[in-house]
Amino acid sequence: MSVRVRFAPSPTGPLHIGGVRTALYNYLFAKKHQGDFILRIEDTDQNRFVPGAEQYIIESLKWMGIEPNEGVGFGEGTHAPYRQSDRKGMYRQYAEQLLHRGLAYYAFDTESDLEYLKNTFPNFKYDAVTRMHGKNSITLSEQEVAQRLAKNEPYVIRIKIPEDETIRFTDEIRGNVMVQTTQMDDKVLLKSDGMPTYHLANVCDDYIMKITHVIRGEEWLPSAPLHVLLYRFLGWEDAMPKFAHLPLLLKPDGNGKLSKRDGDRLGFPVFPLEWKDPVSQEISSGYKQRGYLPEAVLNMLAFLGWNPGTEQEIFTKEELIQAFSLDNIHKAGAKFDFEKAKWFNAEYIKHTSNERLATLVKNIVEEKFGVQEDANLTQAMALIKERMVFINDVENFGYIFKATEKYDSANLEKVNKIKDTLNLDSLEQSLLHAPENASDLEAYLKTYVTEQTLKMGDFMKFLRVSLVGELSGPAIPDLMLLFGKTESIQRIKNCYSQL
RNA sequence: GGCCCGUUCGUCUAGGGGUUAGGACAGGAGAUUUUCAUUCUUCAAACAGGGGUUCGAUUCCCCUACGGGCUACCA
Repeated sequence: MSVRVRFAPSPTGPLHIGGVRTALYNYLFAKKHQGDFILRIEDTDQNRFVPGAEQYIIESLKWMGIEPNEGVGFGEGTHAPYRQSDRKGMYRQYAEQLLHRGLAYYAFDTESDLEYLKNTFPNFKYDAVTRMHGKNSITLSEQEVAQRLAKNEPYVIRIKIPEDETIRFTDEIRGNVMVQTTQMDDKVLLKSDGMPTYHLANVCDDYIMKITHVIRGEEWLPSAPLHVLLYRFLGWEDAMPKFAHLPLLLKPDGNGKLSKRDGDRLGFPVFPLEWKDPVSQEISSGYKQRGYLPEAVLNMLAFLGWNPGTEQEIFTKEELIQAFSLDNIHKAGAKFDFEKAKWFNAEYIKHTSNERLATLVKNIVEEKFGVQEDANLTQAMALIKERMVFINDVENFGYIFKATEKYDSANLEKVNKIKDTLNLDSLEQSLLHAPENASDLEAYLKTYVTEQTLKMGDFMKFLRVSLVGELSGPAIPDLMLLFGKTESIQRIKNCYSQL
């Protein structure tokens, strides 16, 4: 049987990196086994619907390069529709099936009824004991139930949890898990608005869509026994998918699961793309806009909770697919580490071709420093990419794209000494005949220093300040070759004139 | 509170009955680089605690502590 997995977010806001990692693991697992990866949108709660969230999820997956081959936004496959609100009609029959077989029941309890029960029973949960105190089709006469139904009284359908059984299942990451049904409660399956709850919809859809492995966050572990029971009640036990509950992504500081708030509080993005809240208009930063490379984020995320068991850390997506296995997923939650994320990005930038970097950087550079020639931009990348952590760091190298006009006086002071010994005309003549490759040019400059009996340190510092306006930066010969002779000489003259 | 899951350097982790407990990030020191960055070398840094089982436990079992999750007509 071929592997089919799904990523099933609800469109209640932007997808955060915890969700992205869940999607990634599903993707890697599917690709590893030549299976299908499905995107299903779980929008059964209309109250929490956020406009734009679904589109955001789709775009984020695209940017990350973890594209589903079936599902909302990715070409509907054989099991369309993939949005639960569009599947609303099909859930009721399953709830009713359970109803007829005595495995579920109608409950008419109002909000205040429930409130009363909560106050009456300590640690209240709707279960074998307390349901006898509720207004439901177990306590009410058949006639009354029929009447209430006829009057269109609001009701929910609840699962009838067996009184005292042990539910066991095997989690692919945690091993055997068992829970007593006495600890479970009669969860609502179908809400009074006719929508299924997560539990019902999820189980039905996974079954119908022939999902073989449910790979999801650990927050679902407590309700997994309910899902197991649902498969059994629905008669689908043989087709029940395997479960793998992933460790959570935790806040970098303190405790708790990583939340949408943490990013802005701690100064790192928790979202793949920038998100503007449609109500508050509040903007949350995204990895893309902050200058991350998607493959770096992918690599970084893959290692939060999983490890190949070797010492290799930089993995292409293909390598990740080859190496990925549920067996190597850690059980404990992982604190998100911003420093490591930066390191991954810097590594990826260093190993990205100058051509590609140039295209990524082009808009930023041109917006800030004016139009650039592509060839020039590409060449510039070679000089600065090992000094960049983020794509946006290109902003720090404005001197490459635009000559300094007014030099910083403090820096000028540090190279002032050259004024007495340097012959500007001879330097210009010499540079006009300089060789066109870095190592020859370097030797050429050294020879010039010797011939002119200049001090190497003073001369080099002066050249550096002339070229970039600062005392640190890329190698001088590289800069001169990048700028070309005319531009280099012009910068030197300009600087000299301000000494 | 109840239930479930977890616990190896500060962080991400490897390992697994007998190891100098390995790697990476971050941190320290040094080398290279005319500078900065890169790169390289190097240092420091961990098996939560207590009981068992065992010739031997960081590894297996139990308890405690701590952390996390769930406990909605939210997912």
